[in-house]
Amino acid sequence: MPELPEVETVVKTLMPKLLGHILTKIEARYGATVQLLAPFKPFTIIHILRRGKYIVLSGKESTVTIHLRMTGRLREKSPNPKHVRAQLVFDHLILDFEDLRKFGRIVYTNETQLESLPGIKLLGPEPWDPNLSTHLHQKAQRANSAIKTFLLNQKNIAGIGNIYADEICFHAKINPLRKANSLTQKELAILINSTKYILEKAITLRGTTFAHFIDANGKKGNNFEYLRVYGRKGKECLVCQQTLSTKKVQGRTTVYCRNCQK
DNA sequence: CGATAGACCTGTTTGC
DNA sequence: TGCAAACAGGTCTATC
Repeated sequence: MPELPEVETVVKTLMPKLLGHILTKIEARYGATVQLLAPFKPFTIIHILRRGKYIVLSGKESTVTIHLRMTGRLREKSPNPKHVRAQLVFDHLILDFEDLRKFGRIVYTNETQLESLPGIKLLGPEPWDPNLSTHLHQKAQRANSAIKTFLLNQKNIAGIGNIYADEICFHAKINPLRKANSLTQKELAILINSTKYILEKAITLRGTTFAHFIDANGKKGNNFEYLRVYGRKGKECLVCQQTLSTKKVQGRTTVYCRNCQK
């Protein structure tokens, strides 16, 4: 469910709920979901932010990092108690962490430096980082993998997942199966522009709900109807009417237009 | 170092 | 119809 725009939406809906409140306890219902890297101490939430696909709740001496992976959700009073893998107990409410597939993770540490948090330290730049194009240019030259794979690698750029990787390549008119090191400077610049455009639009529309995604208020995202390739395998290209092609890349279904994407 | 397959999970859809 | 395989928004890990 969650790529950058969805996580951004969750973070925005968490802010007014949680800022200034005390996280008193983390209740684990499924062992692997919660990891305490230090003895838990209650703390007041003073910052809430997104980094890549991670949600970061931090206090003066503690941080909770949450990754929703494929099916994670945060909401109050889940109507689906069966899939609640953990609960974040605050002084004024309880947030249920629902996660059908149990891939999601909640990590507590006594670190507060973003750069030292597990999972976050190896992330590449955010799509709006001023150093992004220099960084990606260096990385792309050495990458002998598909452009699709390159975009999904969080060390190259943080936040892109399977939906937006395909949408970005379609918007950029670039074939996702080409090798990343075949991109010209000009094409890379186009790819970066498309990345920002697609993600910004999805953020404005509060994310894409394909099957599971909801924000912290239980609301679905509105970007689904704007998807042009993801989930449209075998249908006609919305630009040239040719049937869209599909291919597995790194185990992920990739949909693209042979005619429009060179 | 970089690339790729498999593992981790459960529920739903597809295909024979 | 019925059952097994394939598939689903993501990352780790092991291995070459």
